[in-house]
Amino acid sequence: MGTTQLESVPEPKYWHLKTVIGEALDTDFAVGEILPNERDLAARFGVARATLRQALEQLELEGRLQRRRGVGTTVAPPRVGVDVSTTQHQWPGTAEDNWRAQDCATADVPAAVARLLDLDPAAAAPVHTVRRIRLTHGQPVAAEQLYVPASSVPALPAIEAPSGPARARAVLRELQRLTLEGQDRAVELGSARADDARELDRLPGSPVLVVTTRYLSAGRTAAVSLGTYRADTCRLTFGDAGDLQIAS
Amino acid sequence: MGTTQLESVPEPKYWHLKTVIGEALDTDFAVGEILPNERDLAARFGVARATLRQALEQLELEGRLQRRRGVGTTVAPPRVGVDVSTTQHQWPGTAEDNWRAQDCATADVPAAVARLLDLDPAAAAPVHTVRRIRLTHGQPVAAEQLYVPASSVPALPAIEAPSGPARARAVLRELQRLTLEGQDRAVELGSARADDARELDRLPGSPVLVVTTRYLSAGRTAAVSLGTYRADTCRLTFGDAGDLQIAS
DNA sequence: GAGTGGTCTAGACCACCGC
DNA sequence: CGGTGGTCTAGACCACTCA
Repeated sequence: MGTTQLESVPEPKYWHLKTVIGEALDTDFAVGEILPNERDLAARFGVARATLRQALEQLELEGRLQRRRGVGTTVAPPRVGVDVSTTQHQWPGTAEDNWRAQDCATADVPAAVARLLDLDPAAAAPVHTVRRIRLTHGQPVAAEQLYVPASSVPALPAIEAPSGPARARAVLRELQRLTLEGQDRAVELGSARADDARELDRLPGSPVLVVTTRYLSAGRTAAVSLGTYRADTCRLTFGDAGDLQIAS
Repeated sequence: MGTTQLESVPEPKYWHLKTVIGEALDTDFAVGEILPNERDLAARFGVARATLRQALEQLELEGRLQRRRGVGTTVAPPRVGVDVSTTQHQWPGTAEDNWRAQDCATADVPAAVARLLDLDPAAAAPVHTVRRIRLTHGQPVAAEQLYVPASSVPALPAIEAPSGPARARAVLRELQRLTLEGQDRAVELGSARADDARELDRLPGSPVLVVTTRYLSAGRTAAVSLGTYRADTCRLTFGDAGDLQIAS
């Protein structure tokens, strides 16, 4: 090719493909436009479909493509900034914050979460598990599981509907009566569990950004939340970083 | 099988494999232990190697496995928490903060970064680019490219070594003389560029968490940093979240 | 039913590591 | 040098969407 570099370390085909297609996306395609199908693309580049797919997978990982089974591959819009600041010292569910309460149950608590909540592993203390979906521009971008020990919301009326959105909102309401002293937050890469994937309109195993939050009140952990954000479409922002953008 | 659920939606083999192997990791293996090689494992589970690899890839993505060409697949230690709080209002390079200044050049600035810096795209204003590596327990966990417009550090002696670690430290030193008014930060998923991959001891294209930071001083953007964190080994923490842990 | 992306196979060769 | 994971091929079938 026209490279000035000695090909002493030949880069993998899929890597080169990714670069070529990535550049084509910038110049020849508009957001939302449909690419040729994988078989055609593979033939056009003279590679096996598996190799072509490896390149597309990376581009999808970087948020540049969107692939949907039965439909096709489209050029993705820029990632949306989703604010997850810890500075605004607020309980979840306060005011209108783009979350939609889905449900509330008393499901089992993962051991790792139980440890964060300082629960006695043997006691099997009751914990409310609130399920919420975060929407941006009408699209679901995150699913959250919020764990609230019953001891954190002692005044919660037991009579209320035992489950459903109303119950979830009741738990959030009770939580907001406590004094929030701080939040600790962590972000890491994960893959979507089956239930999260369904609500985020993705396939199981899709890459997600897992946001773990610990809510502190009265010197103890009053609640723990496990947020699952679509890694392909989301950019998590802290502070007024709504216009910070990508680079990969 | 013994499932109570109708197998109306059969899960993919690799997904099932991932679950089985993941459970085996918890019970039968210790951190650092070497797994059987891929050909043996595939044969043992009665699947093609490509399918087995798909399962291993996911487990690696979740930080549970570590694979090295020529060596083998080992059980990964838990992810290390890396603090990236924005609250401690500090310039980069202040005191001992686990970063090692590598180099400083006057390389070209990506268009996206130039926009963040409010640079005139036509003017080609000079920008110092500082390269740093972040170490944790002696292991590199992040590579950073810091863009500092020359106008932000006017007093930087032009006479000093034009490149190298000393130059990098000089730029950081000058930066610290400014009043830091705030930082905006964003986190998103990316794939490692070739140079980042080399310094992080990963293959190009490995998943990384890209942390974009904008440093504000005197009402303008004084510097922009692009941090690339290993997604397999890192958990980014905000606040005292060092002991928050995984779930995926 | 036609066309898409998702899964899976059974091979092959290559790049890298450590002995 | 042998053994490891990484790349690549050329097929096949399946699950899904939409006209």
